[in-house]
Amino acid sequence: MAKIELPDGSILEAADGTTVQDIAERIGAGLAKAAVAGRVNGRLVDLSSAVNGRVKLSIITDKDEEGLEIMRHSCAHVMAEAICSIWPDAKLVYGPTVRDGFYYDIDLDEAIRPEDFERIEQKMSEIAGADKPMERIELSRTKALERVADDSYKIDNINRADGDVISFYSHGAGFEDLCRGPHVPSTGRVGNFKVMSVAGAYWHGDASEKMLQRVYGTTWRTKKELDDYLAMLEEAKKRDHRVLGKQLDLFSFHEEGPGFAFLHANGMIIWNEIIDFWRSVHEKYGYVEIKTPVILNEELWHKSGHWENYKENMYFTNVDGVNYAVKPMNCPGGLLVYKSRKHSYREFPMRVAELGLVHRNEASGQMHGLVRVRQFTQDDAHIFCTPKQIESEVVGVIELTMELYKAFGFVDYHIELSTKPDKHIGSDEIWEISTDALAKALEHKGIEYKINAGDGAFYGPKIDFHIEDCLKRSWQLGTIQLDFSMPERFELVYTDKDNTEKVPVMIHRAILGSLERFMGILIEHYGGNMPLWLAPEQMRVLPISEKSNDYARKLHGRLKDVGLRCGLDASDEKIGAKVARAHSDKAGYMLIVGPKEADSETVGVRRRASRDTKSYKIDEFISKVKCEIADKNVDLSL
RNA sequence: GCCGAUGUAGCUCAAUGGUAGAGCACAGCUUUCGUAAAGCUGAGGUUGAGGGUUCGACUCCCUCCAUCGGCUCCA
Repeated sequence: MAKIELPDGSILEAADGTTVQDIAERIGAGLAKAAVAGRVNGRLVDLSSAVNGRVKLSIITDKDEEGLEIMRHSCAHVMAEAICSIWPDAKLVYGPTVRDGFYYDIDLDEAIRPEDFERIEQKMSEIAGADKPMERIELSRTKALERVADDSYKIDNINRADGDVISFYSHGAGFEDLCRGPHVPSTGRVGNFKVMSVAGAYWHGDASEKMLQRVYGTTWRTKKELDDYLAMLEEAKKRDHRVLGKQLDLFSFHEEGPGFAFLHANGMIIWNEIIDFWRSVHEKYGYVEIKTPVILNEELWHKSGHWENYKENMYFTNVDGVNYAVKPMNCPGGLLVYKSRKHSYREFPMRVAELGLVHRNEASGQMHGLVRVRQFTQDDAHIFCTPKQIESEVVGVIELTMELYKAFGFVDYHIELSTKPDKHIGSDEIWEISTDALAKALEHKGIEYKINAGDGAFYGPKIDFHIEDCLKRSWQLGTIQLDFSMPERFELVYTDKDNTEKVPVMIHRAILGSLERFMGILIEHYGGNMPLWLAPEQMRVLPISEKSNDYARKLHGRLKDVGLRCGLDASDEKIGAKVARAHSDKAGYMLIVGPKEADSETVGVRRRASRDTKSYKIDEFISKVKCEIADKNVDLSL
């Protein structure tokens, strides 16, 4: 007799071998209908699986996160069957769920094209419509290997799987795939799906392996959820910084310099505001600022280890028979500055910042608007300190990072600790000490983080701050890297208390990371509606008609005189058109003036993204927006 | 770099082998208007570049460049 404990604590008795489906039916017909799988003692299982002995059981429905994921995984199988029925030569490799959907990696010589998606979807609808049972077959490892003997991908998957029992799932006759499961009970339960895209993907994510075709799909519980998801993607596209950069005249890219951003006048306003603020915060945190050359003798890069570890990403040039490299990082230059005179422990910690322009020759196909470019400005700094000061310095950088991010309105980010990569300099012992130091600093601040094994810089481990763009792609902004090797290579020293020369520890850090990337993410974060302190056009004066142009010019001049970024639309358009244009240009405030305002020395103020207008005395409005700018308010007030 | 797609006016997009077009933006004129786009006229193009097929190519083929979606790599 099975004793089944349900989530509410009640116990249900049933004969051993009763299926999860049977139990769901005993609990209620509605639940049984909604059920997609069960959780037995914490493990997800099919509805058809049997329950024995004393167990804890909960029924998973498609309303549960896990239920949705199971549905998506099953949908991947249905898509796989559809693809195999259209292209019998297709070999299935691996088909997991991802955020908002799933994909299936397929080995097939003929390219699957977007035009084929409809055909695939039709076939999927047929399979779903047939509502074929998805049945689990369990075999021993040996038997399983025999069953897939002519499929090298499946053999590989079995060899990578744990345990002695290998499972397959079939959809009625004609389709079977190696899979851990669980799955929905039948192909009719895979939701409202759509084939989204196809792209190449290396087998095992290894660039030296064969490139497979990865077909992406999505599926949702209801048609409405699918439509909402597709609408959300459309909305996200409007927030794309590449789209907004064009629309708001912030920056451009040109074939003459792929990966090199051209910042326009509007973009430069945002850029300069970011930097002004950045400088003020760094001053508060005890930093000084330097600037080092963009091109330096190639020898320097041999010494730093960049030649050996980073050459593929570097630009080189030759002047008068001398080889030079364009800097991909600022550290070697910073080290030369350090070496330009003697240093004492009394100076430590020395926090030396540099807004350094670096070039990295990224392979084509990796560029992405402002967030992945070949030339960018790092808000870099190198902190020289004693080993004892490491933890407090790292803590200080973390605090500085949080303060800066917060001012820009970023609260959603995640942190990773990256450890020793294959390509590296320095001994294992040094790597261990420095990795521990970073971990300790994070733990000291009570910060959650994820370990990113093998992803450190070649000279040391690092803490990275990551943030997502409008399409939920994650990008690294800030980084804190500990480095014991570079100071040694460059024979950096300081005179310690005991009058001996010692090698300092160096911390590389960037907070915004790349100013270009940061700006891109910032634009998307605000959908182009920048907070007033960053907005290229903080306000625009809109005269009702030409009759009010004089007053409008007077007001415009006054606002510019007090240092506000104010535009003027004295065009021949009607006021409605001027308002519409100001909205699409994302001016912060619209200042509407007609005869009424001219007579009373006032201004009708309308906030971006709002339909209300309020009347203000001019001075009153000025002091209000001045406060808003000084406070770096994220939302426009009124 | 790899797989696939795309490239037409400043921008967004039409034109399926037979004279390259629209909306917005731009210029001129009309209009002088009270809160999300007034009207007329005009200008604007070696259709990403180069080669090929053809009587004829935006359209078909090849090479290259750039961009987009992924993979790999990375701030």
